[in-house]
Amino acid sequence: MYAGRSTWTRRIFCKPTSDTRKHGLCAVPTLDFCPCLPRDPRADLKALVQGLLADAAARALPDIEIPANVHVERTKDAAHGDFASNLAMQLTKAARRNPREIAQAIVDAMPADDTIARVEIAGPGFLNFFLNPNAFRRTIETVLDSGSAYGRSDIGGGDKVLIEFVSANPTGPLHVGHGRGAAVGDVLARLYDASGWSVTREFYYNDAGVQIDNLTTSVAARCAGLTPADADWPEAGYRGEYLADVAAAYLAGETVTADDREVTATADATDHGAIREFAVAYLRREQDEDLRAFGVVFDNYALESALYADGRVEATVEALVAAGHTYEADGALWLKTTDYDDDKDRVMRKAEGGYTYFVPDLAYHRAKWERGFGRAINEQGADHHGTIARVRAGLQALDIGIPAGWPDYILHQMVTVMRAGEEVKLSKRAGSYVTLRDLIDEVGRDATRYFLVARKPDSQQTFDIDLARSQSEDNPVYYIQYAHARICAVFRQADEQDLAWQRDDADLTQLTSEHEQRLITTLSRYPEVVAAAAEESAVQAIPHYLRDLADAFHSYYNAQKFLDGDTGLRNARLTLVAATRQVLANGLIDLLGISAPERM
RNA sequence: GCGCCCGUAGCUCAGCUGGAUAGAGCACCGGCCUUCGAAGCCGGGUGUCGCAGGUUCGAAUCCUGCCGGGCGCACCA
Repeated sequence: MYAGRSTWTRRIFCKPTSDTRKHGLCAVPTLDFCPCLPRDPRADLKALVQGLLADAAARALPDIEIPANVHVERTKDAAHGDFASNLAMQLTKAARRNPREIAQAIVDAMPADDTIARVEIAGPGFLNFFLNPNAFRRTIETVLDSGSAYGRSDIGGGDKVLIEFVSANPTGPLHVGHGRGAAVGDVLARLYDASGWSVTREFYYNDAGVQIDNLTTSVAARCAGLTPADADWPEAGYRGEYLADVAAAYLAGETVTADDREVTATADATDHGAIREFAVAYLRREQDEDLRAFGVVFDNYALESALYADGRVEATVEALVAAGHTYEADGALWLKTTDYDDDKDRVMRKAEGGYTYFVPDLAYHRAKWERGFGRAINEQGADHHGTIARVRAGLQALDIGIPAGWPDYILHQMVTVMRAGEEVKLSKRAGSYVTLRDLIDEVGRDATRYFLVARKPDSQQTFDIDLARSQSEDNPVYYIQYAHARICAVFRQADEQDLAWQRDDADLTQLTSEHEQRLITTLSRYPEVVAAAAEESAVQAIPHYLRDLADAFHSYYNAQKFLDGDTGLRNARLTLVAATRQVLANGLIDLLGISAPERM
C-alpha cells in the first residue's frame, strides 16, 4: 500500500568538480551512467540530451568554446521531435560557418546512445531530437524506483545557502504580506533543498528599537486601562486590539514560550522593562503559532539586540572607519555608499549618538558572510527595496571580499485582500488588517499556500478570500489534490476487485495511447521543472506544473479504464498512475508544503 | 523629479533567460454519470503581447524613449 511520506530515500551523487560544473558533463565518454553529473541523466532526459549534445559539439568543433549550459528545450510540435536545440545557430559567429553545416557536423559527432532514435536538422539550423519510446517508459520506472527522490538533484553540490524570510518585527500578528513572504521563502527553501543545497532558514527581527519602544508604551497604556480612544493614549502607539490581550496576560502573570524565548510576566504595570520583555515574547509566540499553522519552520532566529550585545555593531563601524570609507559631517558619522553605486551617502551614527537601523543590518549581513554562506537570499517585501543598494554598498566598503551582488534579493509585491467585493485595508497601526491567521482559518492552509506562491512574486496580487475559500472548481488546489485522491481511489478499487497492482506484471510497451504518452512526457519534465524553478527562484513554476500534470491525468482517467482485464495492460496502467501519484505527492508535499490527501 | 517592479484573451495569470503557428484557468454556450470518485471529462473563440523606434537570420522576451498602474526616495524601521 502507498505509504505517503514515511521514508526519505535520497540518491547520492558525488560532488561535481569545478570541471564538471563548467561543462555540464564529465570526461566519461558514455554519459548514461556517469556518477559525477549533478543531474541524473537517467531521471532527467533534458540533462541527458544536453550532455550528449555538448559532447558532440565539443568533438565536432574542437577549436570552439561550447557554452557551459547548452540550450535545449522541449518542443511544442511533435513534428520537431521531443527536444530541440539552437546550438548550431548560436555557434555560427564563432565557427564562421553556416548553421546547417555546423548542425550536420554535430549530428555526425553524436555518440551512440540508445535513448535517442534520431536527430534531424530543421529550418535555419535547429537540431531536433527524437527519443526512443523506451526512454520515456524508463521514466516511469525511475519515478517509482526513486520515490520521493525523483526530481531531486545535486546541482547545489551541498553548498550552503541562507534564506532569510518573514523577518517581521514582534509588534503584532503577521499579516497577509508576511504570509506571502512566508510561502515564497519556504517554497524557495524547499526548492533549494531539492536541488542539493544545504539550506538554513532564518528569521531576523528587531527586538530593541523604536518600534519596540512604541510597543512597550502601548502595552503599558493598556495595562493602565487606556484604549486608543482616550486622550492620553500614546501618540505613536499601536492601536490594535490584540494589545489588550497582551496586557491582560501580563497582568495575569502568565508565562509565554515562543520558539526562541520564554518569559514570565511580573504583572507590575509600571515596569516598562518587564512589559517589553513580555510583550515581545508574547507576540513572538503568536507569530510562531501562525507560522506553525502555515507549515513554516525556521532553523534560526537572529536578533538585532544580539548584534549589539556581542559587539558586532561596534566592530562593523570600526571596520568601516578603518577602511577609510566614512566621514563626519553635521555632527553625524556618514558612510560613503555613493562610492559603491548608492544614490546618496548614509548616516551611520546620528548626531544624537545612536546608530541608524542600517548599521546593525550591515553587521548582520557581515555575520552571514562570515558564517560561510557564499549564497544568501533575502526574501522581503518590495516596499523595502530601497535598502538593497545601501546594504550591498556597505558590505563592499568593508573590503573583505564580498561580491558586489551579494546577497540576492527576492522581493514580493503587495497583496491586496478582497472580501465580498471590497478591498480590506492593511494597516498595522489601525489594527484592522487581515492577518495570516485569518486567511488560514478561513480558506485553509493548503489553499492559502497555493495561492500565495502561484503568482510570480514580482507581480502584485489580489487575494480574493471568497474565491480561495470556495470549494468549487474555481479552486486549482482542489483540482490537483483531487487527482491524487482519485489515484488512491483507483488502487483501493483494484484491491477490492482482487486486481491488486503487480508492478512486475506490467507491460509498459502497451502504453501507447495519446493520453498515456502525454502523461509520461509530463512526468519526465518534473526534474527539469524543479531544477529550473530553483535556478530562477521561480516558485510559481511548481503550481503551474502540477496543474498540467493533474490535467494530463484527469483527461487520461476519463478516456481509459485502468482496471482492464488484460493483466499486462492493467498493471502497466496502474504503474503509470502510481508514478503520477508519486510525482503529485513530491510536488505537493515536498515542494509546496501542501497535503496530498488519499481521500477528499 | 529620481530609482525599482508590473502592463499578454472580457477577467486572473503562464510563457522554459532570443526560436518554429503566443498558451492555461475562470466566465459564456452545448454535450458526457446502471461501468475505477462528475471536486471530473469532451467540444465551441478570442489577441495592434501598453505605444514607438532599435539590435539580428528571428523579439512578448534584449536596448532606448514615451504612456498607464504600484512601491520606494529620513540623522524611521
